Amino acid sequence: MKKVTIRDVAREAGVSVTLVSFVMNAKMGKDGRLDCPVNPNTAARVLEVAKRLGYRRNNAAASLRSGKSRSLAVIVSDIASPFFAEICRNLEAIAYKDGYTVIFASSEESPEKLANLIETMVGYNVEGLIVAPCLGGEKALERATGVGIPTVLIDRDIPGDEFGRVLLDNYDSGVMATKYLFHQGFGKIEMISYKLGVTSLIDREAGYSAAMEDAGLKDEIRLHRIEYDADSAKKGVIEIFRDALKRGTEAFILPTKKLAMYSFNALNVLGLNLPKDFSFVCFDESDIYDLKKPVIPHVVQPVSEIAERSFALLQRMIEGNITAEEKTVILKARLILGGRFGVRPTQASF
Amino acid sequence: MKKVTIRDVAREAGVSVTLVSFVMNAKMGKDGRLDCPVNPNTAARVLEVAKRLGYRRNNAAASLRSGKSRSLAVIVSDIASPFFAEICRNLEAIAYKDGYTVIFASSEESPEKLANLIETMVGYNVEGLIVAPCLGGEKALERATGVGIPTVLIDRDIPGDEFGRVLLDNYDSGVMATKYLFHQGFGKIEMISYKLGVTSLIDREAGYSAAMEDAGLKDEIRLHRIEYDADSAKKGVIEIFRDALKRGTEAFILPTKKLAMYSFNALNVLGLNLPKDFSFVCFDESDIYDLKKPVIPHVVQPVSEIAERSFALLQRMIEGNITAEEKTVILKARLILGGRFGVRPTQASF
DNA sequence: TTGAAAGCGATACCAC
DNA sequence: GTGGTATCGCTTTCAA
Repeated sequence: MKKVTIRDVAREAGVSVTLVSFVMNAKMGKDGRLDCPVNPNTAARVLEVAKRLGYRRNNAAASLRSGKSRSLAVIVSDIASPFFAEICRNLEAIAYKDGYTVIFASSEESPEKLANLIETMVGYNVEGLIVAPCLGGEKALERATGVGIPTVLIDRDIPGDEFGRVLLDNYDSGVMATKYLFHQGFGKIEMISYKLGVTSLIDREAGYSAAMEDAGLKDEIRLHRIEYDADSAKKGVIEIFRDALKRGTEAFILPTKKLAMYSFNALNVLGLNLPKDFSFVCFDESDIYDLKKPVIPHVVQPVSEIAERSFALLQRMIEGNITAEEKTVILKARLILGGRFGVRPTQASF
Repeated sequence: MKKVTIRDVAREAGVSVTLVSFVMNAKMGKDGRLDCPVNPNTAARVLEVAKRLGYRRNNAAASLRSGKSRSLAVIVSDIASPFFAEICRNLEAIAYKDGYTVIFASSEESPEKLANLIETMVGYNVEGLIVAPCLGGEKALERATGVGIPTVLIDRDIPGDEFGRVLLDNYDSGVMATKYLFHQGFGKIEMISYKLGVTSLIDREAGYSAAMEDAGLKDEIRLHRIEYDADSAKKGVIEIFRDALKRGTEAFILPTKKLAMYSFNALNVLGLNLPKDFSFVCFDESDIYDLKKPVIPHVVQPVSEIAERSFALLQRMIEGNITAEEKTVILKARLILGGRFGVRPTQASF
């Protein structure tokens, strides 16, 4: 319950608060000694006293005075999604190593909440923002860049020169999924997607279409766009599968986890089996993909890379030395395959 | 980039900083009016000016002066686990409504990291801590209570009078799983657990055993304890299932998600099917449970209740008016069943 | 190398 | 209802 301040340490060590401040903020030089304009002996004494008294810096005071906070905010659209949770975990670990504290928050897909959260974060003097924007979050984000807080977008894009970006090459992921199925000897490949015009989905669709066309299978392109709401979607997929049996479809690409779940449901309803009736390439991660060996091929986002790159990018933006081109990072997705006969699932490129 | 302070607002509105401070901190009364000792007209003017100027409170300054931060820290042992992620989401939402900012962090099951994180949080002046402790985290937590920060434990227990607790009634969840299987007409029920002595598992085991004994099935109790590492565990479950077929086992209780995953794997390896060869009651949540209709019965922790209760408890601890008994909350788990014929999965009590 | 002193922006206390 | 002002703990000149 006691509060040990910098003055207590200074008094006890018989030096000024300035010295204590210097010592407490000194970083280790390469030679393992503190690099600050303080006599090493004095420094050692200060350190000893600080430790003995149990001194801890009051971040609020430091932040108030310096205007810096050594903290970042990460705002995702849904922290309960495994994808975002994993990103948060990685970001936290990376930032922590660099002495940053990370504040996480979730906008729950609400633009109002995003705006509020950003207000809060601004009030916290965060030095930077990493945001997976929800739909309609443009205005809220302008607020952040408006007050000069460097901001990196992940997962979803929003126009604006100020933003840094770490995004997935969704087009390529669509191509990759399709090409993999070619390699398996399939040509009658279809994709099930949503009607809503999210850019990530549109790009995946384009990748599929382009790959089909390149392979001379333009006439086999079948892109189903179903309703987003769960009940319609469920029924829609069942309907598609029923028809697909008649026309001899060999494989489906399911460009989101939810679409994959609806598809598994449809298989059950229709009494179909996976390698026998259709082949799937799914997206994201699910226990179900790993249920059988070999695992169901699925395209995943390179989570740790997203975390690393977005933190590195943000740091450079905070420092201020970065060109416009460097502010956009496009990462390739990975296709997870394998796992039969004791071989662990692995990645592949197509 | 401009910085609008409370003084700017005061000057522009022609009032003192004190008034502005009052207005900015006023809460809405039930009558929809601000409850503060300020003339409503003045207050309205201040509000208008603040908005026009784009004023935002500097939390660092407020926190420094008041010693309060209106922020909480939530430290889980693994933020990438869906269970914790969901808890974080809920906590964030609840705390947000009460004007608290929540800082999340993940100790990654490392006591050292937990200690560091707690230091950081203390430096942040957080008013309270909600922690899912990792193994060996006792000392780190003492640090928090040592400096007088109210702390609520969730998920795992650690001895100590100072802590608040919101825990699951694991014994009851074991009983519930077993009784449900009785209702299905099964008597030859077994449980697969780990050798490691985690209290939550031990309690679930005890619940199972007690329920069996109460039902006069003491001789049918079969509690398998396998190794924790993935390879041994996988093999262990396969072995158990193979033998179980011979002795006519009807059902298994799988008291963690991982154990359930190993079990599904074993079914695949042995070519077994779920309603035909065995019945399962699983724990936690997985896409696989929802794959078939009716869903595979599974016991879940009441996530939103854990979040609500732990926040409420923490608040009372912060205010300081709470008795020792009220500091421990034990919640009942829920059994999720159903979903056949268009009926959505639901809860049940046994 | 060291120290004195001026704030950072908000709140809390006291006076009016 | 309203206003003046002394802090909170730290960083940061600037001088010594």
